[in-house]
Amino acid sequence: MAEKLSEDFFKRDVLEVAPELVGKVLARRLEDGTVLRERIAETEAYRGEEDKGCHASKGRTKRTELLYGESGVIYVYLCYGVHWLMNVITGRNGQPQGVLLRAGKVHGGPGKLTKYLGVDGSFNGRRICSEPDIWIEDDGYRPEIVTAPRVGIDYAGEYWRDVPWRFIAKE
DNA sequence: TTAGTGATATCC
DNA sequence: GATATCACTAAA
Repeated sequence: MAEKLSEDFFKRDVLEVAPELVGKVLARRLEDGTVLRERIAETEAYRGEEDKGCHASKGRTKRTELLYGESGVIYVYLCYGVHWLMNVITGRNGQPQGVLLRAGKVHGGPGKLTKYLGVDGSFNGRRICSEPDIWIEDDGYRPEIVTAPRVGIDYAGEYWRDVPWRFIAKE
């Protein structure tokens, strides 16, 4: 029943992809063969150079290069030296867009999610639709979505801080 | 509320 | 080479 998401899913605008990703299942196969599954409960959209909350707004750098690259690429970012945050690149090539996977249903919180799944910097730049040990499934579940302003980007200024590009599955 | 953490970027 | 920054969490 569960279908692996294809690259086409990520080739649309981030504002279409981000809400649809909520309710999907993030799957991860560990080295010993164990498969972990975590329902995505919360995502955030980061879109374009004009979005002051987006890393790419500061210009194209080695770190943000991936945001401009191909859809379906995993962008893993180490925050505060402690937490790995996981994004998936969306949209047309050349357009810096990405969806931040903020939380799973069980393990709420960006840092916790990646810690549970064992995701770290070695996943940066890999493709989520053609990897044997990490992928996203659609099992038909469609939660009700609520939107909210993004968090953790107070530096982005009033307008971008308040844009409701955070998507949460309603309980 | 505050401390801790380390890769990246931006200055010398 | 040296700082400053940061899409967070845990502890208090």
